[in-house]
Formats: sequence, structure tokens, C-alpha cells
Amino acid sequence: MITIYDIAKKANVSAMTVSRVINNTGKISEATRKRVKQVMEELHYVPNSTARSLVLQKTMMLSLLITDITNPFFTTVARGAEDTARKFGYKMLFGNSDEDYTKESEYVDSIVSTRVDGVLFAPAGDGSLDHLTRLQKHRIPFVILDREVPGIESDLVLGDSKEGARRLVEHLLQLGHRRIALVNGSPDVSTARLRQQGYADALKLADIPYDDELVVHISYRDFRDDGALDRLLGLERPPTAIFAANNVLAVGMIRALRERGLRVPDDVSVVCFDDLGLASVLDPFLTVAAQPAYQFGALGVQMLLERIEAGPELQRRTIMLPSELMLRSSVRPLADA
Amino acid sequence: MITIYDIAKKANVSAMTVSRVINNTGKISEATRKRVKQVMEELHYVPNSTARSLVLQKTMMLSLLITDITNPFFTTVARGAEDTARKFGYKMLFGNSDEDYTKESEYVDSIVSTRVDGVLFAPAGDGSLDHLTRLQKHRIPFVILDREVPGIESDLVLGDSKEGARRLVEHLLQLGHRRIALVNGSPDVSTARLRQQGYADALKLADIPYDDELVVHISYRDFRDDGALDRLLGLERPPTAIFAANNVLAVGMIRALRERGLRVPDDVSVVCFDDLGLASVLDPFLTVAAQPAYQFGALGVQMLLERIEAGPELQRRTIMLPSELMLRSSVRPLADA
DNA sequence: TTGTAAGCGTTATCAC
DNA sequence: GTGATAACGCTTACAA
Repeated sequence: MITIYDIAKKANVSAMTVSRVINNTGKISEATRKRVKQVMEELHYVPNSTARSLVLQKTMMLSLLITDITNPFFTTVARGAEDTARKFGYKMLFGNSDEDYTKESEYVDSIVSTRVDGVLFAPAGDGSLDHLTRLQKHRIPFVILDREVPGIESDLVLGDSKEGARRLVEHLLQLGHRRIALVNGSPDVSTARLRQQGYADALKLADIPYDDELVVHISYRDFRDDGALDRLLGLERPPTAIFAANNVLAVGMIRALRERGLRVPDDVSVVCFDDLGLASVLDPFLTVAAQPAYQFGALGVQMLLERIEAGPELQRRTIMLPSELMLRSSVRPLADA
Repeated sequence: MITIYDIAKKANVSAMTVSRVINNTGKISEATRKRVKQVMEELHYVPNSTARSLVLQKTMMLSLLITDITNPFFTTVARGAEDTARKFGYKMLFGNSDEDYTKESEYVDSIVSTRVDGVLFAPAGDGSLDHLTRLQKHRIPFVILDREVPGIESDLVLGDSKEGARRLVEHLLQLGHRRIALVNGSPDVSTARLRQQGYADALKLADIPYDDELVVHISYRDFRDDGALDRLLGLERPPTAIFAANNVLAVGMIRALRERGLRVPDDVSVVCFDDLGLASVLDPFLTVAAQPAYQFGALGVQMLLERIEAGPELQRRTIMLPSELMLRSSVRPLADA
């Protein structure tokens, strides 16, 4: 491996001078600078950032931890994060927790050991508390993405889960639906709780009693659970509409409905949180509350870099990003409203 | 930051003993081992992998470079790669080139400087030659994913582009289509050339003349180019079917067709390479040659680790993964076959 | 079984 | 302007 000493020797200077040329620090005569640069080119020298990290105590590396790389919402978040990190000269260490606390914990170990400069962290759920506390103990700055974790104070980039949910449900109500099911993520996740609140709020405003039978919980990552749907369809008064708390759940419900010979929206209407990426281009069908996923990532990295710069003195900040209602064709008005 | 010296002092041993306990090397009495472990727990010690990397000349980090994080094919590749890397204790540095040679070049700089142990590299195209040569110069092992680059000899994980294309086109021919358009990626990309060959082979076998007018090139990442479709539709004898060389192009074509009031498959049939992720679950509509994306990533990392282990002596290997024809409903038989 | 010394490739500090 | 030296946190080689 070529080091600054190899360069130094060949250019007849000290290693220190080479270092100065590389970093553009200190005073250097134009002549030696040129000579050193020349030799660096010749030998294809590339600085060893491991060595640099060790002495500088800075890795120029951020970590991005998401919960579902299969979900277009998160891949778009990743894209925003990655673009922004690159723009500022940071590398991106990537992790996918699959909403699995064990995996998440392993990633935190790895993150701490790697001494990344900061972490963009989409928590698996409330049980991520320990992991985030561990980061705090090691003074690794982080910004939490998408989900709050009770007990953790930090910078946050969140969506307007409650508000978005309320608007989706109100949309269904306006079209005459009265039996609206909520297919939700785990109550262990803050967004699931908030979306449920939004759902309940909308019903309350419309003077419709909240019916526990209409609310089921699956994992945000599961599009294969048919039991939930069967339970809903088996009710004495089955729902005429389903509010799925995220895009993956919605896809699962629609698939299951179709497999049972039911049509969307003719037999059952469906709406959900988060857009679908390519699927929405292919067929703009599903009515959704679309979150600005790219912004989640981009603003998250921006906040993170500011936090790294400023240290813990800086006041904690929360960015709340609104979602946009995309009215498409997965909902039909109910004739006998 | 807590170092082995802090542990050593508090446990009344030398740093070396601490190192031995951490790495389970050398002989250590059970008593001291216990004492050292105890202190490490107390102080929440985590080894500094930067320091370790510097002395070991090994970062335990792989780099994954893909061309389109928006494409479900590549996110699934990433998932396979990530899972496998983690299983073997490797971290994953992530990059998204967007098929942009400039971005790709920047990533290669970053990769070389970071001294990752190996790279899983999906090249932007033939122009990636320089970048791969640069990796070779620095003796960084890599496995090329999805696309061959003329002039580079390396381990490879490829799909059966030619064969898959041929089968897709033969499927269309069997159903009576004679005017079949090819909407292809850039000829700068090996898969685009091979898919074109497969297309041509199928036509030849069926004694149908190859018609240059029916072949257009767009970027594999572009689902917004409407000009291509308009050109095809404007032909004296427009196509009755479109073979899109990847999923993104297919989505773009279908969108554009629908915007022009044309229906798939009633007016035009569409098939493509690569499946669509969630969109295919939501609505198994598009007939595709599905590639085993997860395997691309998983086997790629496996090959890469073997290469890292074995060094350049090991014979180069190519894994060719077959694709699976998924017959769905985006194709209709032509009555007047 | 444990410890000492040197070195991984870089930069900060101080001296010339 | 330029250079010598120590330090970043760890492990290898050798000594005790």
C-alpha cells in the first residue's frame, strides 16, 4: 500500500509536507506542492481514511437504519438520505432491521464499534429504547426517523400520522361508509398508535361509535396475513371499507380480498398511508395519504449533520412533515349512505 | 472514549491481556479473564474497529454499489447482499450510482479510500471500465453484478438475459403477435445488448424479419419518456405488443399507453424483464421474466467473501441465474394470428 | 500466563 | 516553509 511516506521519499520532502498538500493546510511553496502532487498522481496515491479516522476521531460515515428495505417508502427515504450524505462528503453505512429487535441490537453494536459520526435511525418500535439509550451512552448523535420512542429525547423527523389518518377516514365517511375497519401495525409502534387515534377521532367527529371488532393488528411488514381479513369479513356486520395503516398492509389486504373473489372498490373500499412507488405509476389505483419520503431522508441527514456540528447544546428539534391525500380509485361512494 | 488501557488499569493487567480477552487468543487464567470481562461490562467498553482495521489491514466492510435504488430488482438484491454480509460479520457501505458515471466514479474514490475488503459492483455500463480498473489497481476484490463490462475479467453474477428475452418474445409469437416492439435500455449496458439479441433470435427462429423501426432505446431508469412510445405508435404498422427490457421501462410504457387511452392488453400487449415487487402482489398483472434478485445479492456476497479469502489465485467464476417466466394478464392472443 | 515495544497511516504540535 | 515527534487505539512478535 502506498503511504504518505512513499510519496515523501520520492518527492524529497517529509511526510508532513505531503499531508499538508493533501489537506491544503499550512504554507507550502508552489514548487513543492506541484512536485508532491505529481508524485501522488504517479503512484496513484489515495489517502487511507481509516488512519485518518483514527487520529481525527471522525469517520465521515453515517449510519442509516431502516425497518423494511422492501417498502418503497423506506427505499425512498434511503435515497434522500444517501443523496444528502454524499453531497456533504459522508459515506453511508446501511442496515435493515426488519423490525426485529435482535437484528436492530446487533446493528447498534456494529454502529458503536465503527464509531460512525451519526445515525439516522428508524426504530423497530418502543422496544428500541434500550438501543437508543446505548447510542446516547456512547455519545453517538442520532436523529429518529418516522417513529417516536417514548423515553427518548432526540431530534425527530416525523409524519403527521394522526392528521393523515383522520383525513383518510373522513374521506371514507364523506362517501357514506360507516363500517370502516382499521388494519394496523403493531401497537408497539408510535405511528400505529397515532393512526389509530386519527381513525378514532374521525369516527367520533362523525358520531359513529368506535367498534373494537373492526380494529386488527398485524406487522407493518406483513402482506401475507389472511387471518385478519377473514376475521373482519366474518363479522356480523362486516366493513364496507378498510383503512390500512401502511402501504404493505394495504397491498396484503387487496391481494387477500381478490383471492376471495371480492373486488376493490366494488365490494370493499381500501385506503392507506404511504404511496407505492412504481406500483402507483403502473396503475394509480390506491387512494393514499402519501408521505414525502425523500424529504424524510434528506432533512433527516441535514438535521443529523447540524447536530454533529453543534453538539448536545443545540435545542432538540422535531420536523413534522404533512402527508398528501391522493384520491384515486380504490374507494367507491356508498349508495345507501 | 474508553480504551483497552482504561480497562487494563482498572483490572490491574496490561493492555495486551485485555486484547487477548477480547479476541479469545493466547492463554489466560480464568480469574483474570473474568476480572477483565467484568471491568469491560462496567465501563461499557466497545472495541474501536477503526483502530483494529488500521493494524489488521482489514475493515470488515463490504461496499454495495447499485444503479437504481428505486427499482425493486435492486432493492431485493440489496436485501440479499445485506443479509449475507451480516451473517458473516461484515458491515455494508452503500452506494447508488443512478447509472451516472460521475457518481459512480466518486463512489469508487470513496471505496478505495475507505479500504473496504471487497465490492459488490453493479456497473452503470461499459464506461465503468475505468472505475473497475481503478479497483484492480488498488487490489480491491470485487464481484460484478448483473452486467458484464467488456475488458474486465472478474467474478460475475449474471442473469440469463438473452435466453429470458428469447422466451418472452417467443411467448408473444405463440400468441400470434408479429409486430413486436423492443423498448430497450442503453446499448451501453450489456444486458440491453443481450436482451436485444434474444429478441432478434426469437424473431429469426419464427422467420420474422427484424425491423429497426420497432427497436428504441431509453434509460433503464426512465419511466417518463413518452417520445419512444409515440414514435412506435406513429409507425405505419404499429406494434401489437411491446417487450420492455426491464420493469421500469414496462411501467413507463403502460402508463403512457393508458394516458393515450390505450388498454393493456386489449390494445397492446406488454411483457418485460424483472418482477415488480409489491406491485405484483397488489395486482399480478404484468407478464415478466422474473430474475432471482435475492440470489443475485446473496450469492454475490458469498462469491466475494470466497474471493477475499482466496486471493487472486482462485479461478474466476461466473454464476448465471435463470429467470422464471411469470405468465399473467398483460398479454392477449391475437385473433388473426 | 502475562507484559513490553513497535508499528498500522495519518495529523497536531512545536521547533527550526 | 518545512520537518521531527508524539499520538490516535489496537495487535503482533517477542521477552519474561
